[in-house]
Amino acid sequence: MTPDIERQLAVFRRGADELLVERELAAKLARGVPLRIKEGFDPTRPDLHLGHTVQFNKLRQLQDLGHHVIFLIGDFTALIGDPTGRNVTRPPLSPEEIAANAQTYTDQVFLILDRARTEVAFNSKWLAALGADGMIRLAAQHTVARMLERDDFAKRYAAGEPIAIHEFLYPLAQGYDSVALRADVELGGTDQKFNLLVGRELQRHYGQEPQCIITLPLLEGLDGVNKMSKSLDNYVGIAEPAPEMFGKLMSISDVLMWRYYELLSFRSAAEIAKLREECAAGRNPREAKVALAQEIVARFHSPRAAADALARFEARFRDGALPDDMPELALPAGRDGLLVAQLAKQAGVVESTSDALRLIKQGGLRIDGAVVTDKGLAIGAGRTVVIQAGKRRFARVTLH
RNA sequence: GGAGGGGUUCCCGAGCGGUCAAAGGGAGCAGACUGUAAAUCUGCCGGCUCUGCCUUCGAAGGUUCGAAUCCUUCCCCCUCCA
Repeated sequence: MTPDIERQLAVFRRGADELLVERELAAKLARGVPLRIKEGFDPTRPDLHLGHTVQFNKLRQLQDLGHHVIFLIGDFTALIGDPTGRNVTRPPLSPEEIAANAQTYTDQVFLILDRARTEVAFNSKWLAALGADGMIRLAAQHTVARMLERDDFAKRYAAGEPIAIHEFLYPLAQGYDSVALRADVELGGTDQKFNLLVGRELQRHYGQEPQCIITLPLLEGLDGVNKMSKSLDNYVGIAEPAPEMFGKLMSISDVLMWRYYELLSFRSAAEIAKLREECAAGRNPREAKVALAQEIVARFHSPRAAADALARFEARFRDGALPDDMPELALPAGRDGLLVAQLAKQAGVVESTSDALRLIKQGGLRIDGAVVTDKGLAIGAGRTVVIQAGKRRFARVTLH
């Protein structure tokens, strides 16, 4: 094996959970032709989050080695809905939603990938063309028993949870993408391993050399338990405003912070290890968290925006200052003024009057910085007040 | 086609005629504390014109003074047999 291939393999391996099959990959690399590297994303959600970027970062590294990256939009597979990691069947999306989501995907992914060196493909091109007969022929390539080997299918089946037939089509469709694209390598999250392996098998059936597969660890969401996903609302979107992004990253637990360092930071492993030791030796982990949040915000916005977000964060949460921008609105006060609970609800800082009343009982509602203790308090016409629910929800309201 | 089991509040899950807006856990929210929107502790956690009223336990009817709990029909899910 030449030193160059060794060097490339090291890049492929770095941070990966699994690389299968390394010998095959070495052989592919030895041909000296850029490899066709594919990863598919279903446009089921309009925004990408940091979890996706673990994958993008890897694609970018491989792109930088000179390989050909195919960013596949699963506009057809989105109609099926990947059952991976789900305990319920996913509702299908309308074609309009899919088209809109696909657009945001391509807009956002190029914050990391090199646009000039990335091929964007849509799998409806060949999957829709397959037709019902083609789909049946494809389905004939795999057995139910093999399908049920897949971990989440097996679990759902064992637990007596429903599995719809069309969910079996998902791995087949994804695998067929590899055939259509003649992929040499496919990337995915660890939860994708089964699907990626189906791709290998199908390629064999269609007389192609099987792709190599790389699985990357899944990034935990802000809760530190579930994988990051929009539907669980534990995500950091890469298009989020800098202060929001910064704040969310500051809210992760100290333990989770190290996981994020590992999967999201561009710092070297040695650097991260050093930081970790320092914290173990007594350095305030908050500093490490700030550094991480700064690095990530700077990547998707700018260093300036990152510094700004930090300044705002400290002003708000350390010094208790009001946010620079908050919703402003005008509300009718009525003859006897507007009761605070009503005010809070109409200003949108709480979800219901019941919620506002609870908050008052707990000392979490403030008018102009003063804790509201009397739920009978009413604000009269002509006044402008800042209403605050908890630490994070504010509105400036003018009564008329 | 037959037999059985099940659908409960955001999620999981108890309840099986009144004491049920419904145990417990998770998530979420608030307060305290702090090193931060970490950790920990405490409280809250359907809605409203809030010491009371209204709506909710797959859907629609019914029995009853009273139903998440009983009956009927329907929809959906699972298991076993064919």
